[in-house]
Amino acid sequence: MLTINLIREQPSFVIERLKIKNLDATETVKHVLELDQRRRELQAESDSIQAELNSLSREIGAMMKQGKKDEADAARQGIGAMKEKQKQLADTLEEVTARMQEELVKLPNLPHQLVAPGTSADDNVVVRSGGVKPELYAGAVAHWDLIKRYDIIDFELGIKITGAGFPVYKGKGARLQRALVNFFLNEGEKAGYREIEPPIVVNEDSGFGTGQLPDKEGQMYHVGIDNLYLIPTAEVPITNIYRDVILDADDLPVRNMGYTPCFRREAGSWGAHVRGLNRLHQFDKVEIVQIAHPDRSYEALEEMVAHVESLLVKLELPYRIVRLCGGDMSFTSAMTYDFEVWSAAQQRWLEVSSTSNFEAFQANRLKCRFREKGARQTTLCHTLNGSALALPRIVAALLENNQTPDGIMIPPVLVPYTGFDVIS
RNA sequence: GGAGAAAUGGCAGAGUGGUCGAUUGCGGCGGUCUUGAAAACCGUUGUCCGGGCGACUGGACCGGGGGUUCGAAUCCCUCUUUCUCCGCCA
Repeated sequence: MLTINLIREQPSFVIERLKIKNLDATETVKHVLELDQRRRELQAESDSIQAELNSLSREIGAMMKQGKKDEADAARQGIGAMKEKQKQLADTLEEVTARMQEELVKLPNLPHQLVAPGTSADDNVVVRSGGVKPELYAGAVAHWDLIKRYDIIDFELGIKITGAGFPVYKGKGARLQRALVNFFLNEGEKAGYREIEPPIVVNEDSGFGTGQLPDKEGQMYHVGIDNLYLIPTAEVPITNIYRDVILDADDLPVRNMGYTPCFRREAGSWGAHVRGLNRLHQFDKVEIVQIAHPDRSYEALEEMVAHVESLLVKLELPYRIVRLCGGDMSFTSAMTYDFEVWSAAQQRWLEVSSTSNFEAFQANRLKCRFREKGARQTTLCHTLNGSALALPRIVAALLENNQTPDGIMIPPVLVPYTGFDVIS
């Protein structure tokens, strides 16, 4: 959520920036400003009547103490009408504030100056790439065939137990999952992240805090009986740790990470291109989250990007890093880098991480603030997060890229974690 | 799941209808003293929304929501959470 102050002070800047995200915000901004104006007028009026009521009450109190009951009764005359009027103003104020909030929530975050305009993934900018695309042998196949051949991941079994998109990992497949999670967490710890094991169901307030609710309700599994949501990413619980929190400037940046399963309904987005591990309803992911000082949040973003990149280098996967264009960025992001790995059998780039700076957009919803040493005022923090990393597509690429006629070779860095160096 | 008790500022803990945004202690911050530190002493110390260039000033907030009243931290209703006892249980 953008702050009302920004919109009030620089409405044309807001409109200009949002054009990068292909949005004409003119009407919404205008509407917000009108409601803001109205809101402030109403509050001024409501407050002044309330002030009068308060002072009358104090006077009546004083009279009662002195035993001047008649005077007190006289003072009570006319209070009813004032209360009525005040109530009406307060109700209208509440309504106008709610409407302003509704409008405000419709506006996406402003993209950073470096973000290119564009309408689709074709306009994204490749900022860096690394690794070598492997030459596969003649009989090489896609991962959905490999997992059957070696009996390591079982989609049919998942369908029987739960439904499509909930695979069962078996034997070395399960062990590979555990190895990757441990590898990612250990690397994260070395990079200064504190490990968190959060709840994987969250309440409505948390869903709102990180921006999943109210709009993206349909993308989360909902436990109706308790009104809780299964998390789509660890970002939700880990960032919400800082909801309604005022940090000291010295505490920044805060670096947290967590491994969780992630649940996504992905309603209506299935097709041939999402075969196998490419898209799932449940998957594992290690997420890194930073809460940063606004002056240093882009340093934090670069630091996170470097960390994610180092993971891909160590896994010896060919990758590229793209900076998303305005049209391809999420609603809440000010700048996003996507990491893609080359899937040799599918001959496609697969997105394995999305690392973003949300600036104050999420913090404004969360009310996550900090105080400069000695300062009286609080300032909104900047929040950032990134996958480091999401497992399924990493697994897909590892299986496909490292396949040989004799089995699938495990990258050396993972062998201490898996305890085996080949799946055969 | 059953029965009972409770929820107050960073923490502890007063306050049961009238200047209570809230006594006090601890902690924090500033100062005096000291070569420095501690101790002692003095002062200060919540958040949000308005108005004003500013000094300053109005309003709201005592778990959440609603109600009674001229006036609510205090009374009533409701929800949530915590604690104690019983039951069940990885």
